[in-house]
Amino acid sequence: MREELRPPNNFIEEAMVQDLQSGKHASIVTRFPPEPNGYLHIGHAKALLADFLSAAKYGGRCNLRFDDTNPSKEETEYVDNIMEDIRWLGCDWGEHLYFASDYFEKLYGFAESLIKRGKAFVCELTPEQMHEYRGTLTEPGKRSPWRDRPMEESLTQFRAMRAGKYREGERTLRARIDIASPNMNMRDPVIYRIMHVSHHRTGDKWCIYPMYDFQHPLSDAIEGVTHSMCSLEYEDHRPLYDWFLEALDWKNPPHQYEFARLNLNGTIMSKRYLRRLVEEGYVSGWDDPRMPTLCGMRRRGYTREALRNFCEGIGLAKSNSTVDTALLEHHLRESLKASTMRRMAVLDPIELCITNYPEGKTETVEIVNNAENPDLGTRNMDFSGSVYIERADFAIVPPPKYKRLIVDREARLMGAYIVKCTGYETDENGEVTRILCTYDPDSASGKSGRKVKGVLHWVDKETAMDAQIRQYEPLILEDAEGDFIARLNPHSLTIMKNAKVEKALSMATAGDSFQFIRQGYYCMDKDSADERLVFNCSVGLKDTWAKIQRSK
RNA sequence: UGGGGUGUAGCCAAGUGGUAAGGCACGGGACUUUGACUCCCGCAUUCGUAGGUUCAAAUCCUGCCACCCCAGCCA
Repeated sequence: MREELRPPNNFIEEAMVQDLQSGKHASIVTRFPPEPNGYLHIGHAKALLADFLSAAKYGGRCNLRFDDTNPSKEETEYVDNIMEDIRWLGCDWGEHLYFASDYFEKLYGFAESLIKRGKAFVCELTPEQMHEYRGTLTEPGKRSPWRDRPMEESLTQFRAMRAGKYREGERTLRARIDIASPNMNMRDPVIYRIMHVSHHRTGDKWCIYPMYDFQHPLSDAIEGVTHSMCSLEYEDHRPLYDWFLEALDWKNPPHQYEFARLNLNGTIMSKRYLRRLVEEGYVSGWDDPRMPTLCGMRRRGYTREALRNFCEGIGLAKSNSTVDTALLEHHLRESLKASTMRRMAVLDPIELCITNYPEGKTETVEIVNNAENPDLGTRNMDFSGSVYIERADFAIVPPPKYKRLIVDREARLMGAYIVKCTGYETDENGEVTRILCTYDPDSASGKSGRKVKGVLHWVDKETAMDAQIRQYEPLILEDAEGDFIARLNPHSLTIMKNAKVEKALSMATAGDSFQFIRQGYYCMDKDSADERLVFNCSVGLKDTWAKIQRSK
């Protein structure tokens, strides 16, 4: 008896369900096929999670296959990092790790068989001629003079290509399809080219390499892939994908499905630009916290859960779209709030002096690490008559609906006492230098029923640590003409250098990265993604946030 | 001007002839040891547009408009 299949979440899963129910496929096989020429970014996460999760959902498997057919761009360094990032996202390819380069011999065989069937020929057109012969979007192409040469001749020449008898560009193997097709991809596309380049895995064994359009459908077929997902720009390639499988009489061939890439507001996803940022030294590396790479986001404090839920939330569809980063941040907050310890940090400190607090007295107050999660326990903080609070938490002339400290009003120091402002001191410029208060000794946290509207985060003046936090500026990207392209992570941190943090947060030192999310939700990450803390501060308040936006 | 796609709210997105899900954002309120969190409430008389078919159309038909992709021996 067939198990009940879980309802599909998108049109591709719908196709999977149909294929399973109709018996077309006994089980689902997908694949994630990165080219090892860069690091994975959040756009890849969308694709890879779709590949791995939908296969898992329907009891199938997902292969990891590196599409390494262009040795001039690919390196082993990337292979290792890509695998690490996929694992970090919680995806597992089990034994099914493959390389397109593993299939070079088979693919070569397929190419010969295409020649023997009269469906491919060796062409001697130069790159310039080939371009000219291909025609344009509105005019059909011209047939290559080599198109109808005898099959034996093509075979001999193709073997000579493999044997290294020609220089790069002197010969190509092309599929014999339709040079006049309105679909440019069908105009006798090149399927093998000569490259006297050493490959990161096969070394110098080969000097001819298959093209993507030829390799991809066949690699899928070799692996038994049933549902091959890719991005929208390959829609025009699908006829070609099908053509190769048809030409080789492949039974029950895989099918290609296309969906829209992820675009994120204010973020660039183009590998070309990301590479430039790294290579030209605008950022410290692929894992710079401002980068939208998976390793960069990990360093900034993103959780895999946030990324997975985000990708699930945006869905899979065919319309080009740009997702608001607010949605990403929502999922990060959601993922962090129940699982993370809170700490207090004062980013723009001003001293608050409690004038009726006994001289020289210190005490310890117990503060919960996360009010929503008792399992996270409590911590003790030093408290004395002098603390730092946020400059923005005190106002001489309060804006409408201001709930925090003003003269003659009470507010609670979080986890400690209720204080009442009695006055303030200023310097010669009129800048507030110290806030004076009295406290109510009977208002200790949890011991009094009194409620006040304002609650402030604070750190003890004597025991607070200085935070040496690197300050990042948003990175503005321009193209060669100086035109604005994008701001890289405009939402990531901008933290004041003279911040004060409580002792428990002293692990925040130079090089740590922070992510601005909203009041109460900064997250940080000290290399290990497990050392994640959230700290309370007020920079997320609307007025302050507006100020940050304006000044940048 | 050839071919392939896509248009549902500020942003994603369901919807497959029976009277517009959900999330984010936003607005209002309650609660609150931060204004966060939580909880309520509100948020498309209309689906790019103009016609047509039908008792009934976001869904079917026709025309038009807008945007994206394709002329690598890249993937």
